[in-house]
Amino acid sequence: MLNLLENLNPEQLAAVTLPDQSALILAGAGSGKTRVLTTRIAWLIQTGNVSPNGVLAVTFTNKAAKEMLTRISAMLPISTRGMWVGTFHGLCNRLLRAHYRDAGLPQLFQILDSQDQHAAVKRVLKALSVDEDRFPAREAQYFISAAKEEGKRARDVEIGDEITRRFAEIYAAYDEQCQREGAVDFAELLLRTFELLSRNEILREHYRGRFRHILVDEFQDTNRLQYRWLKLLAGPKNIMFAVGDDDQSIYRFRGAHVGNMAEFERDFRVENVIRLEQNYRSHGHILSAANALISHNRKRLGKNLWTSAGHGEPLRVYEAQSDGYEASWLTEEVQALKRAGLRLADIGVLYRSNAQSRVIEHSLFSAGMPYRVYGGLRFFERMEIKHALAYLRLVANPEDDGAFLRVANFPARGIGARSLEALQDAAKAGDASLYKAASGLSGKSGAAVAAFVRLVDALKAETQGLPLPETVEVMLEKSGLVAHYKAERDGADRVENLNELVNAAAAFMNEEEEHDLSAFLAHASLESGENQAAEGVDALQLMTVHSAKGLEFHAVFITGLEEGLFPHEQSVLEDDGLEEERRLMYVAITRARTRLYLSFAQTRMLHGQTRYNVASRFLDELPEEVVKRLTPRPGHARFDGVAWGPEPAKGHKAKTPSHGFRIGQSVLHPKFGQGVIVNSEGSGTDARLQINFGKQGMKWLALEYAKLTAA
DNA sequence: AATCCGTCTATTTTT
DNA sequence: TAGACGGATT
Repeated sequence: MLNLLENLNPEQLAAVTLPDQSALILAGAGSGKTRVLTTRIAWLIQTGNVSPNGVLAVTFTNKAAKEMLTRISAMLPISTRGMWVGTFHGLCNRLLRAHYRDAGLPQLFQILDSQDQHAAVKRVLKALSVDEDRFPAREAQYFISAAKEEGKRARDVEIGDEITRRFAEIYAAYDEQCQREGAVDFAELLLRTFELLSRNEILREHYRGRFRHILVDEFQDTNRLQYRWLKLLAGPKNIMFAVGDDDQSIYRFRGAHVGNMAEFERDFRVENVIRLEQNYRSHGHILSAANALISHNRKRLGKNLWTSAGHGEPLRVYEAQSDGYEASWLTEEVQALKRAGLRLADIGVLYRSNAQSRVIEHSLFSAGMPYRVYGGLRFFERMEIKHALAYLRLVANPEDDGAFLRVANFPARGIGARSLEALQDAAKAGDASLYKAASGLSGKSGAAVAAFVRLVDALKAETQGLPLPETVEVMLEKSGLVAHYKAERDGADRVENLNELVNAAAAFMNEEEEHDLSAFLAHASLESGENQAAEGVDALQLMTVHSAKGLEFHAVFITGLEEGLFPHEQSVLEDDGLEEERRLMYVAITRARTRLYLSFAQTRMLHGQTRYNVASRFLDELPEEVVKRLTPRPGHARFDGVAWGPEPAKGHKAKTPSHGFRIGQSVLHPKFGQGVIVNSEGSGTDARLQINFGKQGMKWLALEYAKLTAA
């Protein structure tokens, strides 16, 4: 037992061995949070405090859940089988499968991912003849999810105005449709479980009796419903162990409610707030920068990271003429790091928004530098995979209307929009599923529909009793999907993905206990398949700051540090938006172990227009003594690096000068400080310049009177 | 049924 | 700039 606790620092040890009462662990970046969480579980079990059956551990991502299980298994000699470790959604799925009847669901309810939900909402809008210009599916979808995440059903929505009333109607109709089709969206998994447990005392008491210890990871990311869910499950007696970092709360836009941390302290009478502040990841200067930056935020629980490692290198700040120059500087720097022996996979290139990756990719590509961009479509979200899954859904349940509509005419088999509309009308009139309605259809368009019904029946019959991977194979052939993509010009990748689906099914059988088709379909909805086919090549890692959370790199580039981009201009309008941007910057900085580059560009192409930006205020918030400028700065003659980097890969050039000053140039104004010339008008003594002073705003100044100096 | 073309829009994202 | 989407065209 002792060796479990070996090498823990005093705070970690205190957290791991806390007595039986609820606790909040404020775990700073790189402070060994996952280690504390997993060791705590192992310790609880090893000391006989609780059996594996009595442990429930909740995470946000499948990756984190998997990681946790692996680490616990490594620490304990016994099986972790009885333990429930999973995402909120995964655990809800498990509960609802076990108690589908009590939850009012069919046994084979299916899970809608965001795409499926979008399609389902569109069908509702059509059925209600809603004007989709006034009530776009996207907004309706957002409205529904937001309401559910507040724990509200359609009837609970407060009707403020006509628009809300309409959205509430759409919400009600959507829920009805889902219920009819046995479909459950992500938020519904949570809400349905919450309602199940609040109504059903026997079940509630059963699970409260079972899960003596409930542990939650990334607690700062919980939304209101998730918190109420936890509170309901924990009851008054169980012991909650919540781990989180308010400074890393960056998901407010999708409902995360940091206030849950303070509420948790009150609701669970937390006597022990333990702060993990010793950082095992980054060198001193990097942490100083992070601490200094985040201290500008007012709403904090308070925390200061420290390390026993040395100061390390200063942060390197690079100012580029344009986004193109920034990218080529970055490329050269990466080449140098690689020559110095660093693995590319240990270098992270971060940016605020996805659009920024393009220029960087272009430069890396020209240099033949391997890179991997995170984000974008994941395996189970690809169109061809969605089609294949729709066929599988029909095999599992032919009355799945969403799946029916998706593939009835894909590959094309002569069922046009007219036939489908007629079919939908017939289904509506008979209060039946499309499949049922199709079985009773006649006429010439009925022939094609009947053929499709026969195909579904045949698939079902032929795959009966087959193992999962074979079922997938048969479906791929019989449905005509593979043949269709083989015939397509650029279909090779898609065919490959379809074949990969067979592997995914085989892998699923190896990893999971349940092997039936509907379990696989649930898996496909809940696990987007990010880790599917991760290539073995050593490649530079490109991603948004958001997706970098939880990761670490030897060297990190934070690019595009410009006012308007990072902090993003939209965020300044939201209340608390700037603080969230700062937390985002804090997350970015704390990803770096030993080397951190910060870069910005005077000129950037955005939405097809050239923008002239001022350096991000976040750069000003870093202590000067930990920063080294790679480019000259006003008032500093000396500089310790290359002034202007290599030419960009393609002709990205700043505009030519008009008079003494050129557009894109940095200038200094006695009152407004530093700014960037954005536009000019007139000439000679009449000339006026438009200058972006960042925080001071945008100004038009007459060249004759304004005392401008080149910066 | 597939393709073309104009229009629109443009943080951040896991489940 | 570039992608997504809807409507019209072939």
